[in-house]
Parts: sequence; structure tokens; C-alpha cells
Amino acid sequence: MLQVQFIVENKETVLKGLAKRNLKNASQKINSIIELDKTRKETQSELDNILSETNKLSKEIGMFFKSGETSKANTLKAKVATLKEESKKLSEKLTDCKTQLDNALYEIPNIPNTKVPEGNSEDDNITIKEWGELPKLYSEAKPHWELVKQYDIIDFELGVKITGAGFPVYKGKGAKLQRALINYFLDKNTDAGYQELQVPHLVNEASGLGTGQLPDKEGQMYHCGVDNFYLIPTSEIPITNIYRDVIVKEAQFPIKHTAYTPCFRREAGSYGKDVKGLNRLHQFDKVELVRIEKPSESYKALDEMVEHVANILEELRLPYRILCLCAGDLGFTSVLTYDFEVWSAAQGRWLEVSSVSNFENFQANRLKLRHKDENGKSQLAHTLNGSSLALPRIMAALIENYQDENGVNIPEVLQRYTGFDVIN
RNA sequence: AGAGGGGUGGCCGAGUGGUUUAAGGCGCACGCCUGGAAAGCGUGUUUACGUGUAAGCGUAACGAGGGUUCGAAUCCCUUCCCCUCUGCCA
Repeated sequence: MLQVQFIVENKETVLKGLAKRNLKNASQKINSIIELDKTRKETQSELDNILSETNKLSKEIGMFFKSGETSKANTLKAKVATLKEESKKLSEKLTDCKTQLDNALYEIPNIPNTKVPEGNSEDDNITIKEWGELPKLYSEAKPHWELVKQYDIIDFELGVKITGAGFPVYKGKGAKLQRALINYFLDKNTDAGYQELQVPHLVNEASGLGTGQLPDKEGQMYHCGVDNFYLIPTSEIPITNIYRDVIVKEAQFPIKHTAYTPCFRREAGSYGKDVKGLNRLHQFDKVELVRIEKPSESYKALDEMVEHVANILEELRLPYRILCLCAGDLGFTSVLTYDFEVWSAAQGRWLEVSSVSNFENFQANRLKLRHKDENGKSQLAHTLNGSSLALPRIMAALIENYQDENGVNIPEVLQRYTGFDVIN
């Protein structure tokens, strides 16, 4: 969430940013936040004064009891009783005010970067780079869901039997290819200085709140009721929450992590070719990048991440394009996001395989993730993340783009990981 | 899962109702001392909110949340976590 102080001091900038996102009743919401903050400050001051007085009197009571002046003590006790009533009222008012303020802040999305194009939907995203020639497939080319069946490398029906739709079983060379991709991605990331982590796949409520999936996106996560844990929809949650309530030391920067995890998403409400085959699953694998940066370095870090992901796709020789998301398509928490899409030749469409974002201090504010600046003052750090990469759609594109009369060929860079060069 | 013991500052650790303004130690920073360093000595060393131009001042925080009391690290309740033993288990 945004910092109240930032909203108060930069009201016009905030309103302009929210207008870009077409947020309804923005100025009303912002005014109410400013008003609530004012009330909060006043109430805090009033309460502190009363508590200060109460503390002073309590000490005096103690001394009177010690010296045996019971009647004096009792007089003060009566006085404290009235003060206590007042402080109770004020403290309730303060709690109430803070809750209202937080709830109001939760509704305000992040302010888009000036680079973010105007626009209402994905149609307004701007392509900033295209790479690779779209492959011309041979006449018998098929979509991946037919190929995986033909070569028996991914079994959707089996997954339905075991669990339900959207939980495929990878078999034989399919499983091996999946594992090869994971290892390849992790190696690329660690070579680029990202520390590899293995993190829990279930997280508690505090972590869900920290990165902002809770409370609003509760329905999109699988929940273990008895223990009150959530299955992670992305490893961003466990990785970023390492830094919840942390003050990072100067020497720790830059902080670069990568992790492979399965991701679990309930994703209700989609249909048709969007969910066909590997296009959208309830469980899928992903290798993630997370960076914690000093504010002055975060955009350099974002560019590095984009460059890094592009390099991987080029090594795989998958045609891709990079989109700069427009304000209307930009995620709630993001300031600037680049989406990577690869060309799925047999489907004749682009598939999103990575999303790289700078959240600036929006996430850090909820996480209470800070660092000390040059003057020794605590400042919120910046958080960034990106996929490198989401497995299923890479699989889909690979299988489709690399098919020919002989079967599905394996990109050269992966062959030392798979140990075979064709699936047939 | 059962029984028992714990959770105090960056770290160790004292503290069972009232000058706790959380002892003492370690670490760290600065200063003195020194040719230089170590040792020694001195000073300082949390976070959040409020207030103030600032120095500072006020409030809150002893795992978390409630309660008792004029007053709680200390007593009571709830809850989370850690350790030991027993059980179960890859």
C-alpha cells in the first residue's frame, strides 16, 4: 500500500496516477484518507497526554502507599479512574481510525510510472521489442495438447482422475523435459548472481497479508482450513516474506534470489481456448526472481531482469515480444510491468510466460521492509519480481514450435539437461 | 499427538506487582591514552507513532492478543513458536 505521508504530501501526483488507472471516486477516497490521517494524529496526541498524566499519578500513588498516606493515595486513585475512562474511549477511537485508514489505503493501487502508457485494456499495451522469426510449421503441425497425447508425455485425464482438471501428469520425456527446463532456468539465474532458495510451498496468514494476496485475493488461493495455511500461487510470497519486518543493512544490497516452486491457483471463471491444454492450470511450475533494492537502484535492476529473461528466451530460440503494460492492465501493486509473451505456433497466438515488475515501496510498506539511508534514517526498500520462467506455456511453445516430421526436437541449449534431442 | 520446560534489546543473560529510566556482560560506534595497535578508561548504541526548525520531549512495545490492578516483563486467560522426553513417521 501507499504511504499516508506520501499521499498527503503529493496529493496531485497521486490523483493524476489514479486517474490514469481510471480509479472511480479517486479524489473522494484520497480526501477521506487525508481526513482520517488528521484525526488519527489528533487522537494520538490527546491519548498520549492522558496516558502521560496517568503514569505520573500512578507513581505518586505508589509513593503515598509506601509512606502510609493512604487517604492521599485514594484521592488520586479516583482521579486516575476518570482519566482511564477517557483513555479507553480515545484508544478505541484510535484503533477504529487506524482500521478505517488501513482499509481505505488497501483500496488505493500503486501509482503508475510515467513510462506506463495510457489505456484501458490489454489492447493498449505497447510492444517495446519483438525478437525472432515466427516459425513456419510443416503441414501436419498440431497444437501441443494433441502432440503431448500422441507422444504420451503429458496426461490430462490422469490428472483429472487423481485430482481434477488443471492438474496434469507429466510422463517420461515430458517429465524429463520439465525437469531439464527447471534446472536450466535455475542455472541461468544463479550464474547471473541470484541466490537459489528452496522455500515452503505453504504459507501462513501473515505472509499472505505481507505481500498483499490477502485479504483481497483470498478466493484465488487454496486454503488448508485446519492449519490455516495457504498453498502458494507464486514463490514471490515465501521469498519476499523472508524480508518482512526486516531492516536491511547497506552491505546486503543488492539482494537477488531465485527459487523453483510449484504454484497453485484456483483461477475460477475462465473457459475455451484460454484453458485448453497447458494454457492455464491449477498447479504449475515456475522459477521466480525476486530482488530487494535501494530505491535509487531499482530501475536499473528492472532493466537487468528484463535483459536476463530475454536472454533465456533467445537461447531457447523462442520468438517473443515484450509488452509494456498500460495503466488499465497494470497489476494493482505495480508501478511498471513488462510482460513477456512467446509465440505458440500451432495455436497462432502469443502466450504470457513472464511478468517483470517494479513495485517500488508499495509492497515494502506492508511488509515493513526497510533499509538505512546515507543519513542513518529508515526508509522503505524497493521490491521487484519476475518469472524466469513459467513452465507450462514454455513447454507448449517449445513442443509446438519445435515439431516436424520426426517429432518434437529439443533446443540445443537444453540437450545436456535432457539427455535426448527429440521426442517421438 | 501426550508430558514437562521455555520465549526479555544486535547477541548472551538478570529480573515473580511500585525510582526498571529493563541490571550485568558481549558486540558495535566515537573519544581519551599510544610511535602505531591491543589492553585499559570514558561516552553512546532498538523500533513505531505523536510533537518540535532542531536538540529534545511524550506514548507504546519483554513472542502475539485479551484481562486483573492506581500501577504488569512479573499475576490470570487465549494463542503461536522453540527445547527435552515419549509416541507416530519419509
